[in-house]
Amino acid sequence: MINNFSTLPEAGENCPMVSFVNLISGKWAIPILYRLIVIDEPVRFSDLQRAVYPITQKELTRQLRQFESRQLVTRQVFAEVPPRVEYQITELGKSLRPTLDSLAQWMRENGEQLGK
Amino acid sequence: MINNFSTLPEAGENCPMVSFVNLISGKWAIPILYRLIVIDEPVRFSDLQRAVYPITQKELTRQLRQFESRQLVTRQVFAEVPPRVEYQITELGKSLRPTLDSLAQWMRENGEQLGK
DNA sequence: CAGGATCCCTACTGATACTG
DNA sequence: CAGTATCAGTAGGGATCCTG
Repeated sequence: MINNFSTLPEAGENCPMVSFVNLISGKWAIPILYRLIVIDEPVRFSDLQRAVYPITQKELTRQLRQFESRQLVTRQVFAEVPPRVEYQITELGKSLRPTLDSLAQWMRENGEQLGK
Repeated sequence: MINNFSTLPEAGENCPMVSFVNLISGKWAIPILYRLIVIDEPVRFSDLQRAVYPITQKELTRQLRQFESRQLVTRQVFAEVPPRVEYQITELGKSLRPTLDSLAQWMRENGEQLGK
């Protein structure tokens, strides 16, 4: 059969990219992960929000919860006043670094050409 | 100043990742581009839709228009009956291949650990 | 076949206000 | 400070009908 791309081994639901967008979903997912990877140390919520500007508080909270459940980020709460919560990228999360570095580099080289 | 990550050179709006998610947006963007890159030849609309299953017709159309405007994909219409329209990844689009291959490989290696 | 158009509905995203 | 609550808008999805 010719041109039956849908029967390729990794097409459709078996595509790693479809899995990716289903497991690591949301507009801000990549920018947040990349920022945590670059910082590579514990960051407070508000510091992180400023670094991923202009993300909203709600969205950052939601994404961090998602990453926590996926073992990509750790969350540590300190019993202090004022409250302090620190987020840090995990080893699993760090393993995304080469890929995300590559994506960042691609954007630096081609962002201009993409217009707008 | 300590922990002022928001003043890093590529933080916030200057982050290449924020640019990326603004220029190449939508849940299906990466799966579609990856599929077109792997196929690496002209594909008809309906073949592409089957290969990126389960994307809807509406969403595939919308994304392809976006990619066309960003010079990532070409669209060629044939004056035939029945009509034929073929989409193909551009050189600019292909330059994303190493990055997307890396992402796909990461998913193959770590998808299991991400759960669900 | 490749879409455009419509309706309808849910999920995601954002802005703002409020709380322990 | 680090959230939660609320409201509202936008994006995405499913189904159906239509046209060149």
